[in-house]
Amino acid sequence: MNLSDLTGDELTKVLAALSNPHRLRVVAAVARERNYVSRLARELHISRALLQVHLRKLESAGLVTSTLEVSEDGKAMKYYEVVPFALDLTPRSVIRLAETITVATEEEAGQAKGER
Amino acid sequence: MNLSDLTGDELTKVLAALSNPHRLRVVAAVARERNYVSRLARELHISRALLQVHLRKLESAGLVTSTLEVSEDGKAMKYYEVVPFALDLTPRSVIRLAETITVATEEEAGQAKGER
DNA sequence: GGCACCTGCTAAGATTTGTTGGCAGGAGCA
DNA sequence: TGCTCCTGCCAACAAATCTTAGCAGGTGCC
Repeated sequence: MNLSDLTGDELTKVLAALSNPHRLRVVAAVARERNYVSRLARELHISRALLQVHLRKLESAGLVTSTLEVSEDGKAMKYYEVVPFALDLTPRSVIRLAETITVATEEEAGQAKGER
Repeated sequence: MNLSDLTGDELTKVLAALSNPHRLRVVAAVARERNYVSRLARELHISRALLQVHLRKLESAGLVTSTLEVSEDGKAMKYYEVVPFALDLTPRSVIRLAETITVATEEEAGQAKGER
């Protein structure tokens, strides 16, 4: 995942996903090694319910992916792994991305700065 | 401002500051040219009160700086400009930064999983 | 004085996020 | 059957964020 693949809206989503201590640690943990929910929760010392919420947010931002697998002993395990990403944030890239923000920006797109 | 200058806690603050459409546009606008509050609010079509809140957040995250200046005609103007930053976010850098997160992490550093 | 700029503040409401606890289902194993 | 492990979901509360409206102050100019 690269900055040039993203729209401004997607970027805010990705940044929001990363702007939380828990989620940052989750990404780090999953980046070290793929892991399943219950074990990850144990290693990070947080509740499973909480972890799932954070994982869902990370996944919907596209930072991690999940695979439901069945272990040898028949247990269902949901494995998460990190999506390789390289986000190079600079004033320059922000300028470019800000142009693609659609939230509450449509009006001024129509006028650009002309009338008023 | 560089990733290697930041702790994990500071990073979450910076990312939180950037993970908002308004603030992303503010950073972009200020990166194009330094500007003062009222004019910036007009150009972005948002209220001054709202803009000030966002600017304060960006400044406390270290992404912009402000200077109170007095124009030729004696008006006080608060100019904002962007702080050059280069944040290269990758799974690798996240792993490193996650280790420096202190929020609600002290306990487990002390116990690791022992008592409680 | 009245108007047009500039700045700052705060209170209050609406909305979103974070977190917990509980309940459900399924599989294997003694 | 009972215990342990895995998964998922939902209700509900607490806490943080976002946004607006309104107040205050200052300057210069007609």
